[in-house]
Amino acid sequence: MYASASIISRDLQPPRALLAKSFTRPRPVTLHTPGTEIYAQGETAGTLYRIEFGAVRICRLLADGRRQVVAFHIAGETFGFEGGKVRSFFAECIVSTGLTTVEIDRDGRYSPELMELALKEMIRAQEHLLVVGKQCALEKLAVFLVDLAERQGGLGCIDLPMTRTDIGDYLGMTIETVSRNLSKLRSAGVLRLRSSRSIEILKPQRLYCLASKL
Amino acid sequence: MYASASIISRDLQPPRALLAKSFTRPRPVTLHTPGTEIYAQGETAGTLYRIEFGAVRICRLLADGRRQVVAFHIAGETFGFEGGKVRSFFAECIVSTGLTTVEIDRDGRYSPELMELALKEMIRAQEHLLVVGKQCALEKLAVFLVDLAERQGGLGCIDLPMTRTDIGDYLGMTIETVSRNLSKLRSAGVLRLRSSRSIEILKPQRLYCLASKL
DNA sequence: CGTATCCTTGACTTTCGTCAATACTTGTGG
DNA sequence: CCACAAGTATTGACGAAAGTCAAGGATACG
Repeated sequence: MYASASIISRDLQPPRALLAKSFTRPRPVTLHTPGTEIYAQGETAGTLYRIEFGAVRICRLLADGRRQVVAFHIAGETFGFEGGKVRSFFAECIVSTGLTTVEIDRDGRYSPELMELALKEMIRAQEHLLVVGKQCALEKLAVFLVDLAERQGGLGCIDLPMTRTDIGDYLGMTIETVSRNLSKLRSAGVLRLRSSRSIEILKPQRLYCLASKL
Repeated sequence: MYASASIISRDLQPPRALLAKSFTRPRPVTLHTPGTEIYAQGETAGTLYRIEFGAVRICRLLADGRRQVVAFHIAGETFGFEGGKVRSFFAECIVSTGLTTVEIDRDGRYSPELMELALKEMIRAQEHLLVVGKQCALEKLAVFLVDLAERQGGLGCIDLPMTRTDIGDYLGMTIETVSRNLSKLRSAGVLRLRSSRSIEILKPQRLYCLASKL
């Protein structure tokens, strides 16, 4: 099990370069251990966060006890936009994560750059809708992997900071279905699982074809 | 069948009060016949629209030919927000619809009110995600009906401007599943179908319970 | 080295999609 | 006014896909 959320892990080792970079910024990097809550549902909204390193999930608990993950965010991305005065969703760290807060104008107007980010977030939510709306689990998974690969720099190797449960709650399927379809892609020679959290893409074309993003 | 989209129907009869109200506004109401395109995918974004009467669907065509409806908008609502310079989605009228355009600041900054509307739209997209992510078709349908009822003023009678196909593409299911589950609700005595486009809610509690919004 | 968590795989069941037939609605033209 | 046609909606039978339940393996941590 991970270290308890209430204890700041002593052996936390964020990349040196990122820490050094953060010292030149006006705002300090706050460290969060895996599983830590960044903000809660119902809390007062307003603060925006930028991820220096690590990964975050944005979720919501449904009445029936199920959990919907509405977004994953990785290093370099900004999150925390909300439509009302209070948070509709809660944010948690998936792995050891470093965060900085982002300045918002006090006069109630977002800067054009922040406005752009907020609207990009809306588009991302709507794109996500297209994926979850798809009927085939294999396609959903392919889109998820391609998206993650592109956000990580289009490498042939994808790092999955999240668990199968997270992926399932994100794509609207069970962890068994996630696992089964990863195995299907593996036995088709499309990808190789270096470990359960590290995927090497062997046939990008096949994966892109399955994802068929539009 | 409805009148062809290229012909402005002469017998269009928008509510008198709304037309009268529109005369006091600086911007004129434009009339659109059912099925008319308001803007297209790939078009330059920027213009926002307010619905004076009627209903609109926001959609996107997927690579496999399927269509995802990402939102319905009814009278009083504003739509047209986009994250980039071009439209990612297209908008069409569902029924005879009257639209006015909404002013945006020229200096590149949205007013606080518009910012609020844009973020509300983002939340709406994420709420929609929660619904589409649900596994059970009956629950999805219940949430859809409750949402529509609330937006129409919480009446015991819901007006459905859209077809079963629209509903299916919105909830990520086939028209047969939509129809079957409406029948299921009918035979359970939860609702009554006055016509295929007009639903009377007989047991709101049961419907709310199924929807179990959170 | 033992325990807890995470992941994978198999057997079975349920739900939903597909195909197809039929009924209802609405508009058009004789 | 009635008949026909096109679009829309409902219902049934069947099969495929995903969920559920359960067991066992892999991995990380103390």
